[in-house]
Amino acid sequence: MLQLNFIRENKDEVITRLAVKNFDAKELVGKIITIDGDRRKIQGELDALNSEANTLAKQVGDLFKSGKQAEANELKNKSAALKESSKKLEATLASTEEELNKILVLLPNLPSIKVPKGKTPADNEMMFSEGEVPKLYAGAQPHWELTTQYDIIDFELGVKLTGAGFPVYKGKGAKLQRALINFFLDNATAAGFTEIESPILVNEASGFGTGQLPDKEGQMYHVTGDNLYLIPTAEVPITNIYRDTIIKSEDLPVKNCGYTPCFRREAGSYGKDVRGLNRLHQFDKVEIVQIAHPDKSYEVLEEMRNYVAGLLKKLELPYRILKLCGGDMSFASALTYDFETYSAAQQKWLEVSSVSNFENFQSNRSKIRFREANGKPQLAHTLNGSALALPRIVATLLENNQTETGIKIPKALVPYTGFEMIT
RNA sequence: GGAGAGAUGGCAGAGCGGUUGAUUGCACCUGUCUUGAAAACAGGCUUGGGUAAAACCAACGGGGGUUCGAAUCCCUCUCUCUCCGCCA
Repeated sequence: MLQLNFIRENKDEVITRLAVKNFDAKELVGKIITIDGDRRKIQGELDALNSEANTLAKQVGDLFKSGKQAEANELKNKSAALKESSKKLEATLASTEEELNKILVLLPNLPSIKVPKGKTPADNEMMFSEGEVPKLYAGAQPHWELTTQYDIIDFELGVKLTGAGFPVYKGKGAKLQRALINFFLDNATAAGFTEIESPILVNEASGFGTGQLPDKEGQMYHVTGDNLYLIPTAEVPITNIYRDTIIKSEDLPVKNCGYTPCFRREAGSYGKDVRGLNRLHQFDKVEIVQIAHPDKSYEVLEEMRNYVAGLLKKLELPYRILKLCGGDMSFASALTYDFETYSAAQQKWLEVSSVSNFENFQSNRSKIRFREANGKPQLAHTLNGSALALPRIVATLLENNQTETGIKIPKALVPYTGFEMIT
């Protein structure tokens, strides 16, 4: 959520910058400014009225104390009249504020000035790429064949237990999952992130805080009996830890990480993109989250970007980094880097991580603030990134490392798997 | 699932209808003292709206009500804790 003051004072900038996200904000911004003007006018009137009523009430009290009943009663009537009009104003104010908030949450975050214009993923800016695309032998197969061949992931069994998109990992497949999770967590904690194990069900306030609710309600699994949501990413609980808190400035940046399963309904997905591990309803992910001083958040973003790149390098996977264009960015993000690894058998790039700076868009919703020495509280910047999401890493790992005699495990992972080959 | 208790500032904890946005303690900040620190003393220290700055307004878990006046009384919702039951 953008800050009201900022919109009021930078109306044209808001409109121009949102145009980079292909969002036409002209009408909404105009409405916001009009309604906000109304709101402030009403608030002013109400304040004046309340002030008068407060004075009156005090006088009545004093009169009663000094035994002047008659005069007190007279003032009482006056006060009752005031009350009626203040009640009306209060109701108007409440509906005005509601209307304002409804529109305010419709505005996406401003893209950073570094964000390239563009409409589709084709317009994303290639930043960096590293690693060789492997040459596979003649009989090489996509991962959904390999998983069956080596009996390490059973998609059919998942359908039996739950439904499509809930695979069952078996044997070395299950061990590989556990190895990757531990590998990612160990790396993150070595890089200074504090490991968090959080709930994977969250309440409505948390969903709102990070921006999943109200607009993306349909993407989360909703437990209606208790009105809780299964998290689509650990970003939700780990960021919401700081909802409604004022952090001491010396505690910034806050660096947390966590492994959780993630749940996504992926309504509307279909076709070959969802084949195998490419798109699941439940998957494992290690997430890194930072809460940073506004002046430092872009340095922090670069730090996180380098960190994720380091992981892919250790796993010996060919990858590239894209700076997302305005049209491909998420609603809440100000700047996003996507990491993609090359899946040799599918012959395409798969997104395995997304690292974003949300500036104060999330913190304004969730009131995550910090205070500098003797200063007023101000909004902090929030950032997060996948480090990493498992399924597509597993997919490229299996495909790229397949040989005629089995699948090779990258060196860095062997201490975690305990085996060098899947055979 | 049953019974009871409670929700107040960073924390602890008063307050039970009238200058209480809130006593006090701890923590924290500033000053005096000290070579420095500690101690002691003095002062400061919730958040939001509003303003050039003030004034002013709002908020004592959320919502509603009673009253001239509510943190204080009533209703309702949510959450937490204790005991019992069940149980990884």
